[in-house]
Amino acid sequence: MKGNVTVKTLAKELNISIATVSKALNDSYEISIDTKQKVWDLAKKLKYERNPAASNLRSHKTKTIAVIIPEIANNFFSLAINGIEEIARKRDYHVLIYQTHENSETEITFTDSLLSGRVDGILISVSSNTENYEHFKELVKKIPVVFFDRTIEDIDAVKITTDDYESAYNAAYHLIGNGCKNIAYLHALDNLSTGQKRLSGYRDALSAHNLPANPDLIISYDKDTEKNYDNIKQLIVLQKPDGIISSIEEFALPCYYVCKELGLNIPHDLKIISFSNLSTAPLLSPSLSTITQPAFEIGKEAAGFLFKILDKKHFEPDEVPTLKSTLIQRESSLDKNKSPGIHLGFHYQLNLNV
Amino acid sequence: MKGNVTVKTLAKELNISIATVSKALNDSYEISIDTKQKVWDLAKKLKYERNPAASNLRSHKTKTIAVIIPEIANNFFSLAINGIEEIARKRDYHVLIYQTHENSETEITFTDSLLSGRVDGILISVSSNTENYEHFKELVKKIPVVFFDRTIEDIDAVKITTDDYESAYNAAYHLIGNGCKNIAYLHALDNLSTGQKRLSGYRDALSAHNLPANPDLIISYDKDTEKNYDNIKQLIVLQKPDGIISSIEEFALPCYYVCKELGLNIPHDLKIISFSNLSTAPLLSPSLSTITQPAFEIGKEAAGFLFKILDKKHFEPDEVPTLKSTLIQRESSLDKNKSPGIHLGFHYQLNLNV
DNA sequence: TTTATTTACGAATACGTTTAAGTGAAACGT
DNA sequence: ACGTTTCACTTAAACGTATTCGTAAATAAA
Repeated sequence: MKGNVTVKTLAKELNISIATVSKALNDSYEISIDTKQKVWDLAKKLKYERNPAASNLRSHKTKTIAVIIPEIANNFFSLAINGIEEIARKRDYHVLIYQTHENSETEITFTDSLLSGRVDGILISVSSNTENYEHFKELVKKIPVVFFDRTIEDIDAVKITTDDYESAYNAAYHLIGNGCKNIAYLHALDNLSTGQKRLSGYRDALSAHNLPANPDLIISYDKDTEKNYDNIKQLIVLQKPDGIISSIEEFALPCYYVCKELGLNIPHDLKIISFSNLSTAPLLSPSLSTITQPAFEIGKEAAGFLFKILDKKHFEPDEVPTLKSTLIQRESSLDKNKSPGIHLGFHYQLNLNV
Repeated sequence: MKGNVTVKTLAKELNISIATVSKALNDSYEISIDTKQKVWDLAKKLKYERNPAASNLRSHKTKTIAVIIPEIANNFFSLAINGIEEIARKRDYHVLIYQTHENSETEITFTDSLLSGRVDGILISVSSNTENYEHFKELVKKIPVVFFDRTIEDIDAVKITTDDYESAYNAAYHLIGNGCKNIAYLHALDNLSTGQKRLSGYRDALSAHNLPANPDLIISYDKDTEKNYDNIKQLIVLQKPDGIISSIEEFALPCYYVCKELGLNIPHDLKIISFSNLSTAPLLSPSLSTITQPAFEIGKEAAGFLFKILDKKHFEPDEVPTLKSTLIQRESSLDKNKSPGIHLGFHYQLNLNV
């Protein structure tokens, strides 16, 4: 980049001071409309682009936010980013992406490095392996942070979540209503309030319907895909559940494969419902009943509140919404005897999220 | 951020000049190992983080790259970003994400704004609506750019693509081998060499097997999801194809829905194969045959070459690879009479991409 | 020994922007 | 008439880092 056009160039060309140019570019009230117009015109003509580094150095505003997520190649998170990006775009903000791959140390590296003033604020969905929250506690003191979906209880920050407890409760209730009496639960996000609330919802639904709480019916997610598969197989073979609630999407597909291997028929032998944002859920064989989180809206809300904080707009804690997930009944969880021929959630879905 | 720790702080504490501190932090040969160690130790102790804005302003290095893609909520692109991010991480680079939503104007806004020196380099997958390439021509003159997957022919830059022509050819060949004689083609990315090559592959495969080239068998992708659906329905009803090649993933699922609506059986009445990175392809009903691009590797290669350029490492044009897609035969395209009971690509798939 | 070279550091400046403080002229109030 | 505001702009000083150019001392070469 040699001979770039800067405020200096504009100033010299127009025979005014660089201060005037700078203020004109920032639409300051101190500058007359005539001068502003001249500056704007010339800036456009010469394709002037403000140097972000210099601007940031001086003003401590980066026009950039960071998004820290476990995994981008995941429908939920990519939709959430989509929402975040939409809000950021409107404000001419730039979006940095960081993937933790569920690694707490990576997460700490990111949060530490973001203390350097590279961004104005941070949106974060916590890694499931995070057990120590000290880095977050430090972080929220020093920079605006909004948590979304995957949050931790004990921290003072805005958190955008969904009705995890209710959703899990409803899922269990749904299975019970479809005749299940021995419902397994595929547990994940153990350390996060997100995961804990879902588990509570499941448990409470069972006890509310006088079903025994069998701890063997609950297994926890393992990073190792193969182990996970084996665990599910074990669960199904040994406990013979007639229903499964999967608390994360990654747990659901292995169930399908296990059933295929064991020759079990979904939903006849085993009913399945899963937290999921899979766009192909209606096309699976059988179509998968889901609790679908409004991922796009979560992203939008989270970004929206981050900007509220950046704008120093005051808001009450109770203005922060808890978004509602949707339980979409499809074949995988429906008792064929009870509701024959019904094709819920089976119609051609418009691409609402894009 | 008041009272941040800067080089000044370190210098004062150690009674050396800020120049020495700066050089020590950059591991300069001018500084003795003793002094370096002292600086490093203190920096760690005080949690010094280099101010990126100041550093960038002075050195013109941002340690940031931009990724411009059409849509993040798409398996292919999110996997590609995954690959890009992996490479960037290793180099301690930051990744900015920009979605064009297939809008050429948005694309221009982004490329223009990235001329400000916000990033060291750009990875881009071109919007399908892009018809005028002037902004790219300007861009590649001023900043290192690598195109991936969706590229345009007439531009002097590194392009990481897959064997689009061969893949489409093979897809057609595959359908022909499974008895199709009237193969429709769902065309997309018209303006991009990516889309053009795929179309050529399809056409050449037909003519190589003495099948007539019926232009009515080719329809083009429409942004409007509903129109798209109608177009496919029209195509199927009027042309009665016995095979369909979908050149993009977004085209494939509507086909499934249309067949459902028309009561057509896949693959008996109509065989389908699609370019796709859907992780659930094996679980669809019927499982979807796909041409799957190595999205993750594409991202890695693209980022790798961008860094080669940034490092000013010389490489020959023929070192830039064309990656190979994989044709995965599944139920949707297989002639049941020909290969009964075969379940290709049907086994439990390990999550290779994560 | 003298001279040349290397080593290890410091002083000073520039990167391009924003902004507090200041200025001269015009407009206003009384 | 005089002081006071307001307007429109300028001056100058940051922001925190990287780097060029010195330079003094230590070391090597002569």
